[in-house]
Amino acid sequence: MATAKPSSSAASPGKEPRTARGAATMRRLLDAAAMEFGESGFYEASISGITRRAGTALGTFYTYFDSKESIFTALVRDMSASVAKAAAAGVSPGSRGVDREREALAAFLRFAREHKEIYRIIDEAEFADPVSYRAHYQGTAQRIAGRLDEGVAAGLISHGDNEVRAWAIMGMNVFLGLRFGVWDDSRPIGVIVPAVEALLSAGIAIPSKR
Amino acid sequence: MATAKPSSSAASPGKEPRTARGAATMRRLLDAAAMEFGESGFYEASISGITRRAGTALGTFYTYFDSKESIFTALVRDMSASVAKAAAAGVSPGSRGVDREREALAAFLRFAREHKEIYRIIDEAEFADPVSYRAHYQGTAQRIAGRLDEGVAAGLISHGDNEVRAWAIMGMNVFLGLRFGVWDDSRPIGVIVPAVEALLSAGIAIPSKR
Amino acid sequence: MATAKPSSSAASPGKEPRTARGAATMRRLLDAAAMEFGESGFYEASISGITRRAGTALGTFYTYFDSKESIFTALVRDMSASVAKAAAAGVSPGSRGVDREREALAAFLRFAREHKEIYRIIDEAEFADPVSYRAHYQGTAQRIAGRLDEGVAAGLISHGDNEVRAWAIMGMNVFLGLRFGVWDDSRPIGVIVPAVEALLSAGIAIPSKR
Amino acid sequence: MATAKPSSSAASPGKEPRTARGAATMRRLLDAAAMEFGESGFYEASISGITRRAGTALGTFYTYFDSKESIFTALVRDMSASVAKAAAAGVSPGSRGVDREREALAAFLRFAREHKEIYRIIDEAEFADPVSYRAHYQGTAQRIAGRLDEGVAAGLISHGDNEVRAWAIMGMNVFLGLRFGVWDDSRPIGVIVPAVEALLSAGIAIPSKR
DNA sequence: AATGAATGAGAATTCATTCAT
DNA sequence: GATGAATGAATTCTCATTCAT
Repeated sequence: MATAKPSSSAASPGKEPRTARGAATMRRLLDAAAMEFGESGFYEASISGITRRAGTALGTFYTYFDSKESIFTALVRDMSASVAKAAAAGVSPGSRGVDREREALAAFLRFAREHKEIYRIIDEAEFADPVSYRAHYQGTAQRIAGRLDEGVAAGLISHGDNEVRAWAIMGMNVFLGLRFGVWDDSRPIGVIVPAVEALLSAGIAIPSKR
Repeated sequence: MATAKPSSSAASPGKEPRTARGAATMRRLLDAAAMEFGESGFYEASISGITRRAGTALGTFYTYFDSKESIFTALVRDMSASVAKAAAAGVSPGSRGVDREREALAAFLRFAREHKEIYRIIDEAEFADPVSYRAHYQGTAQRIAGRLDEGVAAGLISHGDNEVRAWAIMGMNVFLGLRFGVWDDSRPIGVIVPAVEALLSAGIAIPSKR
Repeated sequence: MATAKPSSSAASPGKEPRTARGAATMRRLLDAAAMEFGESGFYEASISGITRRAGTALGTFYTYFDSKESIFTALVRDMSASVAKAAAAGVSPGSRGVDREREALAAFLRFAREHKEIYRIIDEAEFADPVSYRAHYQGTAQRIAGRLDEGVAAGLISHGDNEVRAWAIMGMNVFLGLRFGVWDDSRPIGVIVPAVEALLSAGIAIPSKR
Repeated sequence: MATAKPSSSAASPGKEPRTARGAATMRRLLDAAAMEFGESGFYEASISGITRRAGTALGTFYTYFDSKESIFTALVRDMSASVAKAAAAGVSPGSRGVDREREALAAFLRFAREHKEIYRIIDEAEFADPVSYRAHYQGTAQRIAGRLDEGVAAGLISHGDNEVRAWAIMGMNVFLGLRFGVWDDSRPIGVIVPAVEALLSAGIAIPSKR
């Protein structure tokens, strides 16, 4: 499981680092927080656990962050962006329609396997930072809906309620990521993705004969 | 939001009530715990909050339960069963294939709107009681996969990886329940369900002309 | 380790059993208390532990005893008497002087090995029931001093401060009982006792030559 | 009753003070604990009682110690060393044989009168920290046995089982310390010690005529 | 007499946050 | 900037004792 790489402009307002030394300390704190939250969860995590991992004194934490909540929020925002970026990067530029959704799912599964701790952190935000959690999933759903809209415009995707479809597709992706990414990553992605592609493409019903 | 109705054999081992009075007290504690966990979440919830709602002394909690964890587990198990029961009850006996999945989604959405606190409690189990959480979703996925198997046998559903499909369908249902049940229940279920039915039935791709 | 057999008239004042059934219940409570205090010590012991061992309901305890302290005091008194009785019984009637002390030590060592829990209970009374503890050791010291007085009168024991001697002898006995009775009972009593007899008889100094 | 002076390296592992201010606070806690345990006993003592005496906040206790048990253990270890040191200091360098035991007893009686709370704390360790209790008395017995061995080698003390003798002498000393030191310190030490010296020297039996 | 449910005061322990150095 | 000691509110859990049945 690779380490997360949060952006460096995540300090609480008025606490931005002013020196290179300060920026390095803040970065160590963010990396340490990603590990601590990923391993222990938000509530079990402790500031002292973060500073111990970061190798700083306890009080140093408050040089850059206001509270446990604020560093958590900073992380969630950052990771939400990472997930979006990974999904975008995993899709070929010219890809459209169901093909594009297939590639996005594959990219997401690879990302979930690579960054299980990110998965956990974002998911726990449902309780620890609901605002960021909603922002993450609403943003993701909007991006999916936007892709579907493009697919419709291109004549590749049928007309329908693309918001509902986007939430449905996102739910599929997330649960498949949990089951076949975080819990058990032994099944080849190449087995999972085609099953979903077929479902999205043509559904699962056998058309009644006429 | 209706109150949950936990089964009455949920005490910690060796702490089962031996009189009717005791059973009634334990029931009050379980109902109070459902409210407390639903409103505050597992970590913010407190034993004293539970007993305050239940109208008992603090110590009375420990007459029936060992810890906050143990009553939470008891609740999750119970609610997991409630969800399964509601889903089963919402499906007409002779229903098969995609029809059955449509009915199950509708039943689930109604249940999520009716019991938002259950939704929240089960979801938080991902962190507070992972064993029960896995048991819940694995059980649910197995039931869905079983229905798909029957649909395949009946010639209503195409061949395919029913385990992957089951997780995909479950993810769709859960996220739609979150978005259109718990977060915002103003959109008619009759608008959401057909969109998903169509997706399951025939997919969203426009078959390329030939 | 044999079970202690407390006398049956140990109820708290006004709570003496009035029926044979009641007397039996109280006896079960006393036996259970001896086990519980012996195993767990006064402070770790709990009333519910006692009633669990006795097979009675919690509330039944208070039918016969006022408090944890009162049953402990009852036990200590009773056991103090047991120790005295065992010491007396272990000494042959005609025995006098140092012989008698040797026999008393041997009897005490055998008793300590046989009733380790009594040893522990009496010792813990130093903190849990100081009045009974003092009464026990002052009574024991007086009996020893009385024996020494008789020995002096009989011309078997030299003149000296018999109170100080009694406390010295009692201390020897108690610590030997702890070390070679309770902690480790593998060394034959026949090895320990003669060493002490020789000490009491003639001391340990080699008389300086003349 | 003089205050105990515990050594300053007694913090729980990983909690050693890193500044002089921290060391001073820890010292205040240890002194306060000696008073609290001495007056109230281990079980009646409370962390809050200790911090109240020390003039610190409750949480400060946990900056240096893990639990009530751990500070108690630290104290017992420290006091055990104090007793040994006092005994050693009370014996003149060239003293040998029974003379040396006489001086050791006198030193111990003075120490017990001076530090009644130490007496109590070590004694209660029999129940609250049995490991330290055994270590204390086994160490003490070994030192006494070592002195006896030297006396034998010097031709001042007769051959015999010096381990048994050491436990006998230690028991004498401890009980005399309890009776004539802690419980009642009004009797001059100069009255007690000679009686014991005579006993050790020549025993108490009148040699039968022949 | 016996039962066991209910009580609530009390204790230990945690940890986010503040602050003096 | 960095440090780490100090704080104290909050929480969980225990258990002797009371009381209604």
